[in-house]
Amino acid sequence: MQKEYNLSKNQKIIFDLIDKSGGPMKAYSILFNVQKKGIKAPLQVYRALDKLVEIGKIHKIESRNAFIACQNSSCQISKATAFSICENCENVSEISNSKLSKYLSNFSDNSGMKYSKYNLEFFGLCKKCKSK
Amino acid sequence: MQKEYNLSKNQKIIFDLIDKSGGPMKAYSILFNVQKKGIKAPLQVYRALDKLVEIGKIHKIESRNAFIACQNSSCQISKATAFSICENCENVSEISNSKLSKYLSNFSDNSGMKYSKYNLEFFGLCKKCKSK
DNA sequence: AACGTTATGTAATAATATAACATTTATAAG
DNA sequence: CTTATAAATGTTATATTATTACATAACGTT
Repeated sequence: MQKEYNLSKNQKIIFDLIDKSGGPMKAYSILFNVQKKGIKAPLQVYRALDKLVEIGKIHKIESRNAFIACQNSSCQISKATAFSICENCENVSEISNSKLSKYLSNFSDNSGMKYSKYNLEFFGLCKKCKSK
Repeated sequence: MQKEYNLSKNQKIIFDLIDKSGGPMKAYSILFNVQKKGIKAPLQVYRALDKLVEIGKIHKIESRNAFIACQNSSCQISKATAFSICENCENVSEISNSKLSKYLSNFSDNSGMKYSKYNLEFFGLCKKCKSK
């Protein structure tokens, strides 16, 4: 289980918002939504986001500049992330596939580089959008 | 083989710059470098970049907001990209590994989604940076 | 040459993210 | 419990990345 209780005030406000939204959220949309809670400046949002990413509570969807709550209850894989992204409705979900993560975590090529982290983003049309 | 001859003027200027640089370049750094060639505005750069990405001559490194020339001579894989990124020196290289690309191109999970595209970014320390 | 498509030029502005500095709160060590 | 240190906050300004809107020009086809 994750420890949520040691998030700071701003971190908790922002995590809860993202988590409840159920999807990816952008920084300035987050800012707008937490202004009533006293978080007024972009930097306050970005600092919380940085920390939440660092501890694996959320992930950044790089191709969308958006942040999504980690959907793996055990959340040990913040350094090994994979997402599926619908190019039509922009729905995003985290892929949790042990074969895939094992394959990628063990991947090495002839560059002499040892990879400590990866991020994979798949694109396509989700079920709903495909059937339209 | 790629057809280079049908790039437009701006596209060619910008592709040549990125290609010769040998690494990833950021949009405004590109802009600065092509101002002497008459490209004055961000939009001119972004339009050329968009087109070059679309036709697979360059790829965007999403985690870095940077663009790199495609390093696969046959360049049929602009919809299936993988990069290795050194977190210390920011060196980026395109991974061209047929097993990996086959594995990912054929990947499917139980979401009912058919993936038409992916982007994978590996992070770590390159040989040089590791030995410091 | 007329048409549609692609590319260009230009100005303004939107969206995303960080720097710099002052202060406060939490955590841990003595 | 108090001092030291690290982590978090608050605030202003600014840097960086990217797009909208509109006008014009060049290219490719028939």
